[in-house]
Amino acid sequence: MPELPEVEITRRGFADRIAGAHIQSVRLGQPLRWPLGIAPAALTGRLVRGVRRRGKYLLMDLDHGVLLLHLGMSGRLHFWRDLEGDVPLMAPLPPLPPLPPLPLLPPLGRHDHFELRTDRGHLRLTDPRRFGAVVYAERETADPAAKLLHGLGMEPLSDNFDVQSFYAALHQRRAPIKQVLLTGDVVVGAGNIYACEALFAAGIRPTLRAHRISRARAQRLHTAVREVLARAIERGGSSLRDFAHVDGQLGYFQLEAKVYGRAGQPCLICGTPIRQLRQGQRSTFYCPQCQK
DNA sequence: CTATGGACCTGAATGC
DNA sequence: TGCATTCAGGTCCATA
Repeated sequence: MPELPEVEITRRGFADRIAGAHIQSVRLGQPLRWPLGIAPAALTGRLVRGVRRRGKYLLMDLDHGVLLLHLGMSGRLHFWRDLEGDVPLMAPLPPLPPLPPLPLLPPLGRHDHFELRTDRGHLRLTDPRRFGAVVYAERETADPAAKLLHGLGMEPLSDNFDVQSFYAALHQRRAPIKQVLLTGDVVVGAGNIYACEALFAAGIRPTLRAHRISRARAQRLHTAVREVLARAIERGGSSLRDFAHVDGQLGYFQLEAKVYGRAGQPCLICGTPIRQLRQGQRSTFYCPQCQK
């Protein structure tokens, strides 16, 4: 589930709440994709300064060191606000809703693989498939972290994502544009869904080789990537508002995909049936009429 | 260096 | 109903 918008929404849901917290203990479930890289007990007493995002990684800055979190395919984070329990809060910031009665913090479940207990609440990673990861590094430029972060492309919503360098980078790649977007070494953040959606918005065929894309169409794609991701964040933010007092386990925002998952259904623009194909083991959806 | 395919896991949906 | 197969929002790594 987590592409850039979901990761960013997750970050916003707990970053301000956990900032300033002191780690009391760490509990682990089954192994995630990589080992933590530090003895869990060695984290106790450290201060959480804040939480940033880079691509689909969350970077939790500590007073000493940094924790990288990745949600993989099926990961989710929940933040349990009170020491003894309470509903998980993933809603955007204050004002806090009135406190319901306090149930006990539930024990780690079958799919809970990481828990950070702090004096400001408890952060839990639930990840059935365990493609996610939590990795400690002394600094983000030092090894376990640097290795994971160094190849990442531009941040789509930052100013350094400019059309010029985007076009220049695409011009170097012969792979199909969809794959180039997915790889994330040019621009990060668009996963399988948003890559399809952005290409639809830009009117570009996913199979088109990246280096054949003209400057003008690169411009359109640049805009499309930004808009698709930014809109998803906005929408997620608004639907997560009631997410907190419903239930932390319940769905993300409902996605308004124009092509993803719509094989055989009419294109919302021209009515032509949406097609599905396979690119590098992933499903791609596109409109053969609107995307050339 | 780029491009491709396999690997890692579990659970839900589909097919016979 | 039961069991096998396919698919799922990611990305690292080995191989050409």
